[in-house]
Amino acid sequence: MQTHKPRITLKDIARNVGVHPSTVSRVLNPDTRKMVTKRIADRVIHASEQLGYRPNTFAQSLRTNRSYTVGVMVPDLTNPAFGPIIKGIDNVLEQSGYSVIVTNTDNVLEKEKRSVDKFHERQVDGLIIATARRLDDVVTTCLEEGTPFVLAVRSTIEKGVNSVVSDEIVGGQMIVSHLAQLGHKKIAYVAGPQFLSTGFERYQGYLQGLKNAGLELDEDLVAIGDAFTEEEGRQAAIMINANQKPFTAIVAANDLMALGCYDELITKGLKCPDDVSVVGYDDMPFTRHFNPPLTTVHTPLLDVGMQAARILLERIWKPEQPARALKLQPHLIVRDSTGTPSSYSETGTKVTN
Amino acid sequence: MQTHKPRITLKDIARNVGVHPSTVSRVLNPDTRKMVTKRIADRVIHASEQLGYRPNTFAQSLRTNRSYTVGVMVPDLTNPAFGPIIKGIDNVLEQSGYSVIVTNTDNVLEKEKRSVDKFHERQVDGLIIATARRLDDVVTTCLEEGTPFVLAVRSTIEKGVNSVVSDEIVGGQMIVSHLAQLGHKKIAYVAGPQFLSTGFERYQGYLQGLKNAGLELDEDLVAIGDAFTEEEGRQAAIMINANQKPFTAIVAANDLMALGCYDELITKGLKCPDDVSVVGYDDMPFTRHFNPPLTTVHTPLLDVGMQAARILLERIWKPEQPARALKLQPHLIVRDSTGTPSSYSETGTKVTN
DNA sequence: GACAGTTGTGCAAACGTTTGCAGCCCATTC
DNA sequence: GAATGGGCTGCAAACGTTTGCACAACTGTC
Repeated sequence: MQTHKPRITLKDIARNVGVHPSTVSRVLNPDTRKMVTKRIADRVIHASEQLGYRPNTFAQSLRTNRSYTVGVMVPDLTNPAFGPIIKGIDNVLEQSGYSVIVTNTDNVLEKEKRSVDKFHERQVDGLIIATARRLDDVVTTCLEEGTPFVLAVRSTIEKGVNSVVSDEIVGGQMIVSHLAQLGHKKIAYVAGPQFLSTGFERYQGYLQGLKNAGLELDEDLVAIGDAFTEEEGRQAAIMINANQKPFTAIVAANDLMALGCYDELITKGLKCPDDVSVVGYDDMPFTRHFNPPLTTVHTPLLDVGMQAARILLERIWKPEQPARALKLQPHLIVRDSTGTPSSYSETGTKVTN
Repeated sequence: MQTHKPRITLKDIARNVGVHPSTVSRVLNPDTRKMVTKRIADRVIHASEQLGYRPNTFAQSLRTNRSYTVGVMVPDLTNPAFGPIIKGIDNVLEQSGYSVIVTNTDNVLEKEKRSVDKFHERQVDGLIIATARRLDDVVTTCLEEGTPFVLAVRSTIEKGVNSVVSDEIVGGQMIVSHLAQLGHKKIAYVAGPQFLSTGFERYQGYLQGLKNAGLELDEDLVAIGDAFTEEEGRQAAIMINANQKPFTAIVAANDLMALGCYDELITKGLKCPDDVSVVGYDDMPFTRHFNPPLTTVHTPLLDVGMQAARILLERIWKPEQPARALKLQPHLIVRDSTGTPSSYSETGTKVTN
């Protein structure tokens, strides 16, 4: 921001008040203000306000090695789930004087590495990573280098890293339990990428849920998508349909994939929930407006962001603390996309492809 | 990012190669590389890679007064419309080596001022402002101070500022024209805040559209919301309903408000589009999945972000260029929320409140 | 072979802070 | 009244770059 007026510095204030720049510095820094006489301090403050002093953060950072900046990596900004997360992060960090640098990695490893490199260069004080794979080079290097960071939403398999995620396994179980209670027995699963904790654990939750309900796993009713997108959800649903096995419900690994399932059901002329129940995951904004309103697992996205930011601040302050892995409790939100199983699909007679 | 290993500096490389730090600097800076012998340059590059040199951006910025950082102000990160915009911005800026600092202002002036102050402090090279009011102090100060900036989505009334917006007036007209063609004559309007260009101009477009279609404005069919939110949309719809005037269509100032209208219609037992057609604006992600799929005006959000970023880069490079006000052409996307007017509402007999 | 011109490298200052250290002054104590 | 001590302030170095300037070495020319 090339301000045309010449920047005023500590020296200017010092000259104005008639003290040494270091004194001015001490006054303007809350931690050291008590070192200087109130009388002088007041004059310094007055002068600084009058002159419109703004500290030069570069000089500060250069000297102190603290940038008051944190980096946030998200996989896909067009996924509405990440808006609330970033908002949560921004909310708590800006209160502590930190700025948030956001980058979108589009789920490509190359970009993730570039981003984290860039963050390194900019010497961010910490990182919030929402792009982690279960096995993640980027994360392990951060770990080795002692960079304060916390994983949000997605965790890795290694222990001892800060993270705040929702309890995906429990969430997955809740869904199956809900469906089983409605009477569903043939429950298909549209899985997310298994190299992501969310994809993997939600699937594990599904499996566990089947077991809990005394249901058998039918592998023909499971398809795995390569990404948490509508399109991949649709493709997965298509694959499952192609297997010609009857089912009365599909649970999708996230809301976007559930939308893809909606599409596939429509093209097959199936109604939701009359013919097939559908469940999503995330409860991203506006799921209640979908057609039909989507039964899903609510993960407190804003909270995830806020907690991640809080933990990060803790780690920045005291890097040697043991890592905290926070698991937020999800809860099921039942809307209109789930109902009692139709007689049709139980017999499979109406399958139209 | 407090890396534990001692940071390697130009001096280290210089010592390693046996040259002066300034030479190293020249090699590593693309603009000055040609000044130094290829032989030495190669050795420097090799050494820098081997040692894993990372420039200290603070020192660089302190010296050059360039931060390679831009600030982005958005009003509400939970509004899915802003995800694509930020993504577009990030895409083009990161390619030029810029980092993006995002802040969420929640539409509160206080926060906007704090943000822009913070950006000032951090000496961002430029600003992208998506929070502008039609009369906006923040914008005028930026203008006075010569800060390179560009408005995105929302413009101000003053001329000579860089901006990239969609042609709201045309968009508003398109909607009315579409409805008129379907045969609607009583078209209600749920307006957005009139202190925002989007709210104001879309409404102007509506008025113009009525005129074009030879329809009379009925003020009882217009309500103005205080924010572009679902809730405000719903309140506005309630107010219009309370006027007991018949209407066959509601056009809302954006998609969120349209959703609010959906809610109100449901509570009144009205079906869309059978009883009342509804139109939104923005075509934010997933509008096609709403119930019913929402007819809306598509604004190329990703493009808005990308173009804004490009213009900003131009201005950063050549601050003295005349301002560019880019108007992207919107287009109407007809989905299932609009249809031919029902006989019921034309007579108003079925109004149930 | 001297000279001008070109090319490549080193020197040192500067960017604006922060902070350990030294020293001053004043108050307190014996 | 001298010695001790504590509270304030100034001094100067340091953080890691960039860049105008000076200067050395070399090229080519007459």
